[in-house]
Order: sequence, then structure tokens, then C-alpha cells
Amino acid sequence: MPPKDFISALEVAQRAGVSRSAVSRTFTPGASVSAETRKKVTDAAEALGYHVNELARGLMRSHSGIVCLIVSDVATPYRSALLRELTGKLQNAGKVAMLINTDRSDGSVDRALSQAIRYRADASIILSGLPDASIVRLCLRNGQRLVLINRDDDEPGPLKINLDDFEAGERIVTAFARAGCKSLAFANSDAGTPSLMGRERGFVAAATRCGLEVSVERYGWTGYEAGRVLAQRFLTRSRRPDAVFCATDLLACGFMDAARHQFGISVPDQMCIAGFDDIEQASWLSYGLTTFAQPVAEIAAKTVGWLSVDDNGNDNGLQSVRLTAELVWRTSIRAA
Amino acid sequence: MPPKDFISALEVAQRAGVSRSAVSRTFTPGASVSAETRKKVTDAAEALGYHVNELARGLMRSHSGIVCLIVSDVATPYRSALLRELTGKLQNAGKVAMLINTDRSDGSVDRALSQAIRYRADASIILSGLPDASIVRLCLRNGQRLVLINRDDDEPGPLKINLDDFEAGERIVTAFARAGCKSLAFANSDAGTPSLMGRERGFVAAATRCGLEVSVERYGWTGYEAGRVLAQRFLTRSRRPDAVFCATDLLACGFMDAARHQFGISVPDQMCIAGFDDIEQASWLSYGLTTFAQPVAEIAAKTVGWLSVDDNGNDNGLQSVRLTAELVWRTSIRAA
DNA sequence: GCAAGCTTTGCACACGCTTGCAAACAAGCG
DNA sequence: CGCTTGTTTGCAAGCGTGTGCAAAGCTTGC
Repeated sequence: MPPKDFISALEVAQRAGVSRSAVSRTFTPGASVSAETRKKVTDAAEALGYHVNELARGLMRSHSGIVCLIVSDVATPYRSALLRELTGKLQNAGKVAMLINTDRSDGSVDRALSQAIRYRADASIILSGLPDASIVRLCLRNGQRLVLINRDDDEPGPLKINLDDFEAGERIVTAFARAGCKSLAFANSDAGTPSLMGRERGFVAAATRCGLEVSVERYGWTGYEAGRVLAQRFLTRSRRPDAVFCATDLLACGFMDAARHQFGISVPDQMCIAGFDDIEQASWLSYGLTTFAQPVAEIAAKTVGWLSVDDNGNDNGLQSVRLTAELVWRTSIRAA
Repeated sequence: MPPKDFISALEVAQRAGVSRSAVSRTFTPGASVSAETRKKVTDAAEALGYHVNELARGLMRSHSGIVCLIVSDVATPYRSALLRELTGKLQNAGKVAMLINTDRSDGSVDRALSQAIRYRADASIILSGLPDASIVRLCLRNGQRLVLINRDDDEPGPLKINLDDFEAGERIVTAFARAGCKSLAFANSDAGTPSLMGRERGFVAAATRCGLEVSVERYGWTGYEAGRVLAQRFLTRSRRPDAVFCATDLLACGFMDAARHQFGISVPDQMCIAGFDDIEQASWLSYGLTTFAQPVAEIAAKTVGWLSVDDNGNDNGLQSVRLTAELVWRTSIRAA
């Protein structure tokens, strides 16, 4: 197989009998080409299998069409759902998604952003971790847009999208109270991210305000296994809680499974459970988890919309978006 | 904020007091630079916040470092797990992943490949759908490598990675037989992909060979909901199967949930269930699903390994890899 | 028929980088 | 010291594209 390089605009031009600028303009929306030459060009391009070289194009224009998605734990239900929405909407907006995995190590996000710069990405969307302020400034200085999702940074410049975590924590307390629960518990990961802590603080605040007993445990990462461990901790106590709010649906699934299958507890009769995210599994028959829904579609829409506003124009003052997580009722909290 | 363009190698060169070539060579592994000038260059680069422009670099070199992942239904547990492995290993190999979502519409994969060409990707990995032969040839002709995962095409050129689906179907029959099951069922999606059909054919073949009763239903897409519908179909029959092999873990979860919660069937006492993929949920306490494990790590390793063999050298004859899916035993099939 | 206005087209430069080539330089050897 | 060999370094020619500028072509109105 001869690794003959790609067809260039020059070859198309020669075959079509026009100048190279003509073929360039043919593939540039809004450029001035007569219908006749356009036809000649597209025909030749078709015949030769010509495809514009976006790398070269990105070299000339200041934008590449690339948007970096910086994320850890891609395989997690909530993360992958958000990924689906983002990539889909980005494609519809004519952008292309570059996926960068981070781990939880230090500097991981910084390395990702550095890659975004090397590929001259138009924007970076950060779903996990928090980058160093200096590299954030570097990105912004070069016209790269930044979106922080659920990251709660207050540096000006990036668009910040956050949920009403604190209020959700409060709201679920009243739901538990209405179900007649007296002894509340919050099962958290010890990752300590602002979203998780916001939910916790709202929950504890509302519980004490209502005069309800409340206790908190934190363990591991926000996954199923951690939920089981947390159940172990809460359910081997002398006095068990009768309502537990898990910081994450995955935690909730693990917690519920342990409660039912290892401790023989009946949910929601003996214990009410709620989660956060509304991952697909929350709706499965085995769980029927009452939970707060992350508005992933809306998050993605807001993000991509902000990226698509006119470049040359005003920086439209939007700096921060706050969305509310709706509580979707299923069967893990008993009726009042 | 002044959209002052990115720092170029020229500016670094001027500040360092060397030629532009020197800074280029400093960032090109294996190029000839003295330790002294390298130091001057890296210092200047650091001070100025210089980052190599990979777009321009990809214009010169014949490879861009970009690898396209073409996939539909990213948010699915198996798909996202594979995605995690692939992106991780690609990054370790110094490549960068470009994610392209496809839907199930016609030409969707072709459009994705066309984008891969426009960005001069070094390779494309296709996890969903099957591209048109003509565009495959176009990719290959231009030195773009292609990997088809579980797609079962026989065009020469791409690397094809497949599982022993047929054999898995056979193996699970003997497991069912050993558990004393008499009436077998296969719950499939009607997507009709080669992997799914392979599992079905292997299952049916082995069952009839063993003289066991066997019936097949196909419905919808390979998700949880389809599993519930399939359960409905099988379990409202006059004669219920006592063992069902689901083409996919998601189908199995839906099936099992419906069987237990809607039909009050006890698994595995009254009915044995097996799945395929070994998604995370299969190991959750509520399911304990006995299933075949997709060797995602191995698939990713084989893929990235193949992409990393020396370009200039031989095309190393490898064209097709066949991996085996190990059966992982849990509790959804009763012991013999 | 001519001037004015608009559209189309080609030229040529720029984008930021890599790399072959040859000059410059350093070192080893008789 | 001269010759040879090996290492650095700068020059300049690209890579494939977009786009300003001016020339050319076409249309319109008088």
C-alpha cells in the first residue's frame, strides 16, 4: 500500500482547471464563488476524494474547532451520561470533542490543559478536578474558553455551572421528615469536592434546624463499594438511622444493597434512602431510588451555547450558571 | 482581555538568542541539540509560556497524534468501560483521543470517518456500526489505520478484534445443563449485529445438540428496558423456560428484575440467568449475575499496541485477533 | 458606448512548524 | 599541523490552508 499523502487543494484545483483559492473558497462558507466554478470544484473534489485539512485550516484561522473534555472516571454512569450529552451537542454545533482522561493525581488536570493548548483547542470543559490558577490564566490569555462543571471555583474568566447542592440537602430533609423519619444520616465520600460538601452542609443544617438527630460518615470514593462500606458503618451501630441521604446514586445503590441483602432491612419500610444524580440504575426495579436529577441535558446545552456565541463580539457577561436539581420520586422513601 | 495569539517558536528563539530551528529541535525527541542551547531554550519557553503547536507540527510530519474513537451509546456501561481503557492507554502511548458520537442512522459512521480524515487522524477505532467499504479504502490509502472492535468485517486492511461469541453461547449451555435446566431460552436484541447473532447461534446449536428445548426472542435495542419486555414475552407463555441466556448484561438485568419483581420468580432457584459483558452492575448484590467478561483491558491493549508499531517498518501481518470471554461465576445460576 | 458598481478570480503572503543540507565547529589521530 | 570524523547550528524550503488586494469580468443605467 503506497502511503501516498492526502489529496491537497492544489490537486483539486488543477483537475478542476481553477486556482487553488477557488477550491479553498468553495469549502469556506460565506466566501465568494460562482455557482459554475463551485460545481467544477466539488466534482473534482469528489472524484479525487479530497477532504479539507483541518489542521492546516486551524493554523490559519485562530480557531481549530476542537473542544477538550477533561474528565476522570469516564466509565461512571453520571459522567458518561454527561459525556454523551456534551459530545452530541458539540457535534451539532460543528465542534469536535477531544477526550482527556485525568486521574486523581496532582497536576493531572494541568497536564490535560497543557495538551489542550498544544492542540490549540477553542475551549476546554472541565468535569473533574480543578486546574492550577496559573494555567487557567494562560488558557484565557490565549483566547481559550473554559467551562467548569460542578467545580465551584471563583476565579473570573471561566464559565461556571453549578447546582443548588445545599438546597437539595435541605429539601430532602423535609421529605424525610414528612415520611416520619427521626434519625437522619448522611453517607458521603471523603473526596471533599464542593458539590459533595454542599449537599452535606445543607442536609445537616436543615436537620438540626428541624430538631432531628443527624450523623455523617465519609469514606472512599463516590462508588458502589464505598456505599456498602458506609452501610456497614451505619448499620452496625447500636442505634440505626431510619433515613439516609447518600451524596451520590452509586453510593445509594451500594448502601441499599448492603442494607437489604446483608442486614435484612426493608426499604423503605424500615429505612428511607435517597440519592443524587439520577443515574439510569436509579430507575431500575431493584432500586427505585428517589433521587435528585442532574440536569445533564441542560448543563450540556448551557455549555455548548456559551461556547457558540460570537467570538469577535462582546464577551457576554455570563460567568456563572446555577441550575436546580429536581427531586424525582420513586419508591425508596415511603409516602407520608 | 487581549486575544494576543499564542507564543510562537520564533519568539522563544529570539528571547533565547538562538535560531528557530534550535527551539524546534529542543522539543523534538531525538534531535541534535547541545545541552547548553537546550537549557537556554527551555528557560525561555518556560518564561514565555510556550507550547508547541501540534496543528502545525502535524502539518509537517505525516502523523498528527490524533486517534478517533467512533462509538454510539457512550453512556452504556460496557461502552464507557471500553472507552476508559482505550483513552487511558492511548494517552500513555502519547496519542490523543478524539471522540465521535454516532447514532444508528445510515452513513453516521461514514461521516465520522470523514471527520477523522479531515483532522488527519493517525487511526480510527470503530466500536459501533460498520463503515462503507469505499471510505474504508480511502482511509487506508492515506495511511490511516483502522481498528474494528467486535464488528466482524472481512475487508483486509483494518485490524479486527473479535470475541469467541459462538463458543460462549455453547459453553453456557453446558453450564445450564449441569444445573439441571431443561427448557432454554435466548433473549436477544433485534439489532442483529454479528456478535449478538454469534452468541445466539452458538447457544441454539449447542442446545439442540444436547437435545434440550430452546427458544429465541428478539426485541429492541440491547438495553435494560428491552430486557423487561423480553421477560414479559417469555414469562407469559404457558410453558416458561427455566434458563435464559441474555445477549447482554443490560438485557439480563432488565430480565431478572422483571422476573423477580413482576412475576415473583426466584433466581436462581426457579430460573437460571446468564449475561454477557460483565458490566459493573453484574457484580452488584441485587444481581450477582453470572456472565461472560469482555476483556476490555486486553482489547484496548491489543488495539493500542497495534497502533504503536513502527510506522516506517513492515505492516506486521496481524489482521485479526480473537479473544475469549471468560465466564465469571456468580449466583444467578444454581450449583450443580 | 462609457462610467460606475458589484461579483468573481488569481496572486502572493502568512500561519507555526520540521528537516535536509551545508557551513561551522570541536575533537581525535598520525 | 593537517586530515578526518562527528556533532551543532542556521538557512531556507516546504506542509495545506485562508484571505487581503487588485485586476478582471459582468451588469446596469444613462
